[in-house]
Amino acid sequence: MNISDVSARSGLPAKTIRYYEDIGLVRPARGENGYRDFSDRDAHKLAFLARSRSLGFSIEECRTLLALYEDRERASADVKRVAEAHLVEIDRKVAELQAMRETLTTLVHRCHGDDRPDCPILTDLAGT
Amino acid sequence: MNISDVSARSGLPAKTIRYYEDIGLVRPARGENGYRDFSDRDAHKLAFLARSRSLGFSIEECRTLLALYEDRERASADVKRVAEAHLVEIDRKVAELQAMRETLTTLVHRCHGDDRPDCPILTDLAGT
DNA sequence: TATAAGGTTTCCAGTCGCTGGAAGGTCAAG
DNA sequence: CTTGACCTTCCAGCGACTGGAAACCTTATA
Repeated sequence: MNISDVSARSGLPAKTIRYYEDIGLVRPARGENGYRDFSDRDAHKLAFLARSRSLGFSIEECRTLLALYEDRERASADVKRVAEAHLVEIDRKVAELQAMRETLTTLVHRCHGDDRPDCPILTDLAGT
Repeated sequence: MNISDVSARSGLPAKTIRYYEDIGLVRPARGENGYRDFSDRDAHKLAFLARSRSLGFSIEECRTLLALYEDRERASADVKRVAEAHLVEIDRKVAELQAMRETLTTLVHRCHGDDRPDCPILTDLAGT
């Protein structure tokens, strides 16, 4: 398979796939013409990566997950640990965003939003 | 004021303040020794920036907000527009994270997390 | 007055995860 | 034989810092 084929299958841009090769996540074979020649297994890996990334795992976490995926002797506990750590991180981010959201919502409600210069949002940002 | 003073006042690292000068958000005066010499107004601006950044506004949004803050003829509607756009973005991010969270939570619950290789998380990532 | 400690300066490089673009090689169709 | 679509590599840039090196300046103490 050429790169555009695996790109279509995985949903990842060709550029991203080349980047993933650069950082050692996939190692496709090469044809005589120098083109990358992806196996079904490579395509599978890329789909795995696309899905993992879409769940917010970092590249390094994806590398770990991929290694676990390829290791038939893995303990499911190892996978679970990675996922749970990621969940904690997601919760942290959500909480952070919710806090911003709350503050901003209040400020926006207080602002007239007309052509007068008076603005509680700016007043808040200026900090008294 | 030296940079460590405004750093302490604003809560921003000195490095960040230098960076903000680089990109033109503040323009502190310089003493004879070449040291930056921050006025109260500079310190105020930096506090404004710190607060804006902590609410998740991008640097460019901060630049806009700062310009509005300094413009006595501003219309509060302009400020409100920026804040509302940012709120929309926050909501988008929260929704994205919540979706990840939901999927991951389900997967984590389904995983035994013992020393056996069998793992629904990996099965999901592999996509059937 | 010498010196040491600590603050400040600039500049360059790295982070993360791509993404865009240039310059060139290859392939399939007409 | 040409066109156009694909592929290759390499280099640069995004956002918002952060770390570190080398050199200069200031302040406190011996």
